[in-house]
Order: sequence, then structure tokens, then C-alpha cells
Amino acid sequence: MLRRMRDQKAGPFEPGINGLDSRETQKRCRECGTLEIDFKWLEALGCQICQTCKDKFPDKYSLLTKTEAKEDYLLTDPELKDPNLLPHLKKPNPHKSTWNDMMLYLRFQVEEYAFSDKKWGSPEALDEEFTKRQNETKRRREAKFKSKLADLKRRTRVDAYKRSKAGVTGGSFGDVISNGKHEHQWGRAVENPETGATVKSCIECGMEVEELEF
Amino acid sequence: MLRRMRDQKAGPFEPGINGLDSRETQKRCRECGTLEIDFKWLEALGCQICQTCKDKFPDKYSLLTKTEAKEDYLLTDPELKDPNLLPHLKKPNPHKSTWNDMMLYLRFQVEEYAFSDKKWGSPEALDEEFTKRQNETKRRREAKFKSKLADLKRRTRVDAYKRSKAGVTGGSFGDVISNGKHEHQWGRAVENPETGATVKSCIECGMEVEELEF
DNA sequence: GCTATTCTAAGACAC
DNA sequence: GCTATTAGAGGGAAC
Repeated sequence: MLRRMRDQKAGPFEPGINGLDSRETQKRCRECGTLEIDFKWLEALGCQICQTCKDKFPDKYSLLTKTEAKEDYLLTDPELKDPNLLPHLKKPNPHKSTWNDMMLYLRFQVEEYAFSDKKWGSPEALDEEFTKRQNETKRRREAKFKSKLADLKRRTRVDAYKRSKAGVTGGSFGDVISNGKHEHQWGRAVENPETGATVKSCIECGMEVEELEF
Repeated sequence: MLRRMRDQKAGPFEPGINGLDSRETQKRCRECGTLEIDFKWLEALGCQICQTCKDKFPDKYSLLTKTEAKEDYLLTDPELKDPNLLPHLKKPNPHKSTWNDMMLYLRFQVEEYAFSDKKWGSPEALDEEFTKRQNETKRRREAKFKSKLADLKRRTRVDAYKRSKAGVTGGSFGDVISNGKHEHQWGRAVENPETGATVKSCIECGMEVEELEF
């Protein structure tokens, strides 16, 4: 159905009544009308276009990888896998030819679908979805960091308690929680995903320090 | 490995040194010691127990469906799919025999894993996770409701604008945005998932009303 | 009180 | 700027 709409728009041309005039039944570029269209694109993407016009209107006719289509227009795998919904070309993977084929999608087709009511409804609605997800990701990272830090504190406290209970005196870890003044005993460092810095907390007094690692 | 621990605990019994005494090598109920154990359970769940003791200690020996195990102990699909981690029985689906098998898990095994350090660590930690997810769900529902409402307003405003622009005068929708006093023109209702009430907004003045539907 | 699918995010893997 | 697989989470449908 989408394909039908596309095909209707595709030509500035309607077939003659008797359909016998070969000049009129021939496929023409949807932009300039030339007969030198890319038949590969016509077949695989359902788009009648010539090489010159491809280059002339990259906003419409540039190709996107599957990953790009997914990231830039927030499309899902099932949608991108359905050739009737989103036609695509397969090309050998540029990283290594034995890997999975690269999937290429036509920008205006991807946009037409993404901005339609079937998906986001408008470019603005897509933008909203973007910021929504950004906030969500940020929130989750912060929450994870916080819980990781809390967990670390809990564990190191418990370890220190166990050591003191067990009467471990050898080495530098003996009796670390007995008095107020002390050399800080740093626990394992935890990375803050926001800043890239690492946070360590003293297993005795709980003091926290944040450092940048290289 | 979990299975080994379970087996060690499973019997009040250790094999004789030469392993020849059949009274001692026979499998006995882990609760009462009877020989009339459920061999199906022994095989599939690795649990030596008799029917009487099953009924006597439902806190330990009742069966949970996969859905229950997932919802009540917040376990994941991969965990529940691994028979070495969480053994389970398959039974025909009670709703329709052609549907997927029902998966049944032993309560004490599910708890043992869920409360272990491999998973939540303790019943209290599981509780925390519960409330955390509740809050998350609530937050998301509110956000969704808000955006839905905003979207609805946008759409109905646009529709009203279009109608007035197009000069539609027939029917009850003519010229809805021309003056201050008017009969409210209610847009489509949106449900508030919190309260179950529905919210309608007037496509002209934007006034909102909330009603309970039955 | 039934399960599999879908969606999103993210790291690993393809050779 | 490569893709398919995985995991987690949630709502709706049926093998």
C-alpha cells in the first residue's frame, strides 16, 4: 500500500489510454524526467530516479545504514526488516565481507514513514521522543551509580567489621575501625559514568574522594 | 553446583562407607525420612520429598508458575529458563492444551536463589526493588498521561483551526473559535490511568473536565 | 491467577 | 560511523 502511494507519486507521468505509446510507458526520473534511471533502485527501493538527481537532492535520496535509520529516526528492528514497509538494498559489509550485509535505506522513505501517523507523527514529535529518552538514560545512569556506591559502602563496611571481628592483626588492615584518627583505608574505586571520574570511599570513616583516571 | 548444594542438604542421610547397605542407600524423604518419595520431583526438581510432607509445608514445597516466580521474586526469563539454576516441571497449559506448557517451580528453590547473593541478597532487598519499580511505573504512567493529554490538545486545536479556516459551517462544528461565549466542544476523552477517570478538553477554549465512566 | 512477543538499550561478535 | 544477539521490563494477545 505504501508502495502503491510511492509509485503514484513516482512519475510526473500517467500511462496513455491505450498504453501503446512506448515514449509514455517508459519509466522516467521522478525529478527530471530523464529515461536514464537507476533500475537497481527502481527494483529494490521502488524509486524512479537518475544518478544526477540523487546527487542533487541528498536530503531526499541519500542512503542510510540500518543502524543510522534506527538511531536517527528511532525505528525498530521489525519495522526495518519488513521490505514492504521500508524497502532496502543489501551491500557487502564494508568492515569485513564475511560479516552480515549492510542494509541501506532511502532517506525520504524513512522520513515519510517516521513522520507519518503510523510512527511519530511529525519531526517535532520525534524530537520530543529523543529528549525523553535522553532524560531517561541519564536518570538511570545516575540511579545505577548511586546504588553501586551505596552497595560498595555496605560491602566495605561489612568487610572491615568482619576483619576486626576475626581478630586479623597482620598486614596493614588490622583493627581499622578502633579509633578516630587513622590513615584512610580506601575501598575499591567505582566509576561515575557522568564525569568519568572514579570514587573511592574509606572503609573506616566513609570519607569519599573523587579522582580522574587516565 | 546449586544442585550439588541442594543434594547435600537434601537427605538427613549419608551413604555407608562401603555403600552396600540397601536400607541406607535408598532415597528417603528429606523431611520425614519415608521411602515413599515422589520420584518425578526427584528427577525433575532434584528434591526428595513425600506427598504428605509437600502438603504439610506449603511454604517450602508449593509450586509456582513461571509468571508467579517472575512477578513475586522478580526473576528474569534467562534465569527461569536455565534448568540447572532453577529446575522446573512442565505441565500442559490449563487454559488451552495447544498453548505453551505451564512451567512449575519449587518455592523453596526459587526463594533460595532469589534471596541469595547471586540475586537480591535478602527478602528486604527484594522489597526495596519492588517499591523502586512501583515508583518507576507510576512515574512513567504519569508522564505518558501528560504527553497524551498535551498531544490531544494540540490535535484538537489544529482540527478546530482547520475547520474554521476551511469555512465549514454545516452541522454543529461551524465557527467554533470565533467568540468568547460558546457551548463547549468536547474533544475525544483520554483516560487517566491513576484514577480511572477520563479527561476531555474543549476544542475551543481548552477547558478540561474529568469524569468517571462506568 | 499462562506464556511469548515486543521494545529499548548496550556491549560483543562477526572473521 | 556495521549488525545480530542479549538482557530487562511491560502491556497485550493466543501457537
